[in-house]
Parts: sequence; structure tokens; C-alpha cells
Amino acid sequence: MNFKKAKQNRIFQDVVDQIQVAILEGQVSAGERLPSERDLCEMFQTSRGTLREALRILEQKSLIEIRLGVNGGAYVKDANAELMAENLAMLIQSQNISLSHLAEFREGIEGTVARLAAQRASAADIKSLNSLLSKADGFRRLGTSGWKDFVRIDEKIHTEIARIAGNPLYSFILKSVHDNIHRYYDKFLNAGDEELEENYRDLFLIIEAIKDGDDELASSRAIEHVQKFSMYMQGKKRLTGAI
Amino acid sequence: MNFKKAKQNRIFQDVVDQIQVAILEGQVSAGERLPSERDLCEMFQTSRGTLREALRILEQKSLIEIRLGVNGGAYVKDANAELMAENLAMLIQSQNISLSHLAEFREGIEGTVARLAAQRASAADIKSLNSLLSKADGFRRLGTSGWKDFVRIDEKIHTEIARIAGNPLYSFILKSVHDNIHRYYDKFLNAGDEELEENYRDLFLIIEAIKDGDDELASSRAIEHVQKFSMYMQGKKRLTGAI
DNA sequence: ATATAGATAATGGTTAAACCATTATAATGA
DNA sequence: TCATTATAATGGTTTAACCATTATCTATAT
Repeated sequence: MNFKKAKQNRIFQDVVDQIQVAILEGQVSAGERLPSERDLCEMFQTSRGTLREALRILEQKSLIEIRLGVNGGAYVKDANAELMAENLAMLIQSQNISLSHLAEFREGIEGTVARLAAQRASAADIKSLNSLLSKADGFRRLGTSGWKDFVRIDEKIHTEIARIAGNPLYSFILKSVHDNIHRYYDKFLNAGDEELEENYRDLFLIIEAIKDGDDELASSRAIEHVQKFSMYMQGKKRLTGAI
Repeated sequence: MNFKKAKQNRIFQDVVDQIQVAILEGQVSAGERLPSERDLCEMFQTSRGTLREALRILEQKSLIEIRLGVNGGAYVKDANAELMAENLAMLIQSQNISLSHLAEFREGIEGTVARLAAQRASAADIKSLNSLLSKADGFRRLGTSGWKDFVRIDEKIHTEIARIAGNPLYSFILKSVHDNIHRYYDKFLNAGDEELEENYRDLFLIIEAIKDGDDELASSRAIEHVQKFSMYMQGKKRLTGAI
């Protein structure tokens, strides 16, 4: 059965549950504001301290965001992706998960996502990818000075492929992984023209395979692409770390 | 740059940060207890209300667990897997992620994990898998009466394969996915002898492929196995739901 | 009229002191 | 020795007050 211990009634937990249900069921929409703390106290018949403990939990769950001043209060949030990213970060920190583990995990995800995208891409999807690719091309031509923008588009392409794969879970997980990889790698983000050139070529080939509906090729190219990136970053890291 | 807005100093946030660092850096180990609320108040020079807001956040992060009574207080936790499972559950609920999406995601993960396990399994790993398999065999022979135990071992085998894959990220993610699938599917868990028989055979074949180091075969068999399970469950669901 | 500066009030952030509920442990008694 | 009871430490909750931030209104000067 695997039940958890039934804890003493904690009032703030009940408040959390009620508000969470209201949010998840859409009784209050993203962007809207909950009543003020003092009003909520009256509604729940509780003290302000207890109510605030509930708000802290909801805030930590990224379900609400607290703003100050007049018109301040608890605003319902929509983005639930950052939650996963944060938890993944904590997992990585506390469980001593290495960057190579993270990179390997990313390989698996990107490979699968590219395969699915190749199976499911519509004409509109291909168009969208091509548009991003041409933007990347523009930044590539700027050489190393366009590197930063290129990286941004690069990530956007990966995200778009995940969207095309059609399973939102992959989008969320992949975003979490990207966030965490960049959290650690961003400081090493600079490269010569050759790397930039190769990176662009990789993207081009991945998208080509997706266009052709060749799922196995798309998958293997995506994996290879991620591996290359990881190796490059780990190489850089070792060099820089040795200073 | 993607910086976030710098919020007003919130005392409870500072308290959270300090305690979190202490935990993640191992200054306090799992199972140990933090000082009492009143003591912590003195140490942080803060009021009890503020301190409690900090504890609520840490509790929500699954970093601590609060117990009541004498010897009660904030105990440092070790298990960080349930965190992911909970967040995944919320993601599923709030983003309208369907069971088929969850099942597809599981396919990808299990396929990759089986592939890696086939590449990396040691003699001891194989022995461990065989031991689990023989247990499963025992429950299988009991027929439908042993179904519940069989399912428990089944999941254990999947978990073990993930462990053998050697990347803790996969273990955590897979556990989260399993938890969430069971959360929705558990009520449909009953089957005839044929399903049980086929399930056992699948496991046997997956483990055989891992034993032989045939990573592609292990992967495809694992994927097929998961697909079968999903289809069976979705079928059951439709039937039961139609009552 | 318009722009600037200041006053106003609503809202979250914090404090303090008191009381209640739970529970491990010690003291008590059969 | 074992069961019962008392004790005290700890988290859970309440109340009432004050501080800090900020959107909006108001008055003044240009």
C-alpha cells in the first residue's frame, strides 16, 4: 500500500492544500492575485503567522509569487518548469552527480527527442526549424563575436525539437537539464571559429535528418552533437581549472 | 544574462540559505537534528515566526523533516528522490500531461537504461539480476495470487537495471516516473495468468540480453516490454472507466 | 495644462509573548 | 518488574503591534 504516516493536523497544510487545489483546478488563473494575507486569514479563520507559513510553501512550490507594496500579494504563477530545474540542481548537489552523468543523461534525452521529432514533424515544424537555423547561420557568420547569440539560438533549436517531439515531459526535463548544464558550464562558453562552424553543421545535419523523417539518423546525429559539446566543455574545464 | 529580480532581503530566505548550505555541505548529516526552534531563533537573532517560515521552506524542499514532542525538531533527511516524484506529479497535474505521454517518456528512459546496463553490467550485477529474477519466478508460479508480489519484484528489477546503468540521474528520474505511473495505475493492477507469464518472459529476455552485452537488443526488448504494460493498462483503464 | 514632488494607504515582513498539543523520559506505585 | 502518571521539552497557533515597500492620489510649481 505504501501509505505515509498520517501527521497531526497542521492548519497551514490544510490551507496549502485548499489553495493548491484552487490553483491546479484553475479556479484562479495565472497572473491573478489571491486576497491579501489579512483577508485570507479571515477566510480560513487562522492567524497571520499560520497563513504565512502556508504561503511560504506555495511560493516554494512555485505556484505563487509574492509582491510587495500596494497591489502586492500572492500572484498565481504559470511557469512550472523552473521548479524541476531547481530540484534537479539540488539533486545534483546533494547526490554528488557529476557533470559527465548529467551530460550522459542529456545524450539519452536528446537522442530520443530527435527520433520522435523525425517521426512527427509537420511542414510547419520544419519551417520553424529552418527559420531558427537561418538565424543561427547569421550569428555564425559573425564569427566569435556572435558566439553568445549563436549559443542562445542553439538552445532554442534543441527546445524546439523537443516541442516537435510532442511530449511536454521531454520539454520540461530537457529544459531542466539545459538550465543545470549552463549553470556549471556558462563560464567556459567561448570558442574558436572552428567549433562554431562544426556546431552549426551539426545542427544543420540534425534538422536535415528530421526533415527527411529519418529517425535513427536524427537520433544518432543528436547524440553525437551532444557528446561533442560535452567533451569540448570538459576539456575547457580541465584547462581552465588547472590555472 | 538572464538574471532574476533581486528581491528585498527576506530574513527567512537568508536563514533557509544558511541551513541549506550546512546540510548540502554535510556540516550536519542525515538523521541528525537541528537545534530547537527557540535555540535557532537565538542563533539567527530572529523571531520564531520568521524562523518557522524558513523551516517550512526547508521542509517543502525535503531537506528536513519535523517531528513533534520531546526530542522533536528538525531532522535532516537523506532521501531526495521523493522530491522529484512530487514535482513530477504536480507537473503532470498542472500541465495536463496525459498518461500516454508519461508512458512514452518511460519507454525512452527504460530503453536507454537497458542499453547502458548491457554495456556496463559486471558479473556481480548479473548475479543480482538473476537473484531477483528467480524471486519473480517464485511469485509467478503462484499464479494470480502472487501477482502483487510479482509486481513489486518487477519494479525492483527495473530499478536494479537503472542502478547498473551507472548514472544516478536515471535512477532518480525512473523512480519518479514509476511512482507517478503507479499513482494512477495501481487500481488496475490485476491480471490473468497469461499476462503474468508474458511479463516474466519479458523480464527474462531483457536480462538475457544484458547478460550477453547485446545493448541494442536489451534496449528494444525493454521498450517493447514497457509498451506492452502501457497498452495493457490503458486497455484496462478504458474498460473499467466505462462502467 | 503638465510635470514633479510629496502624502496616503494598502500590502507584505518582522517581532514579542503567551498559550495549546504532542511525546520521550523520569518518577511513582502496585 | 511492570504499568501508570507526572514532567518538561518541543513544535503548533494566536494576538497585536510595528516596520518597509510601493501604487495611487494630491498639491504644488512651472
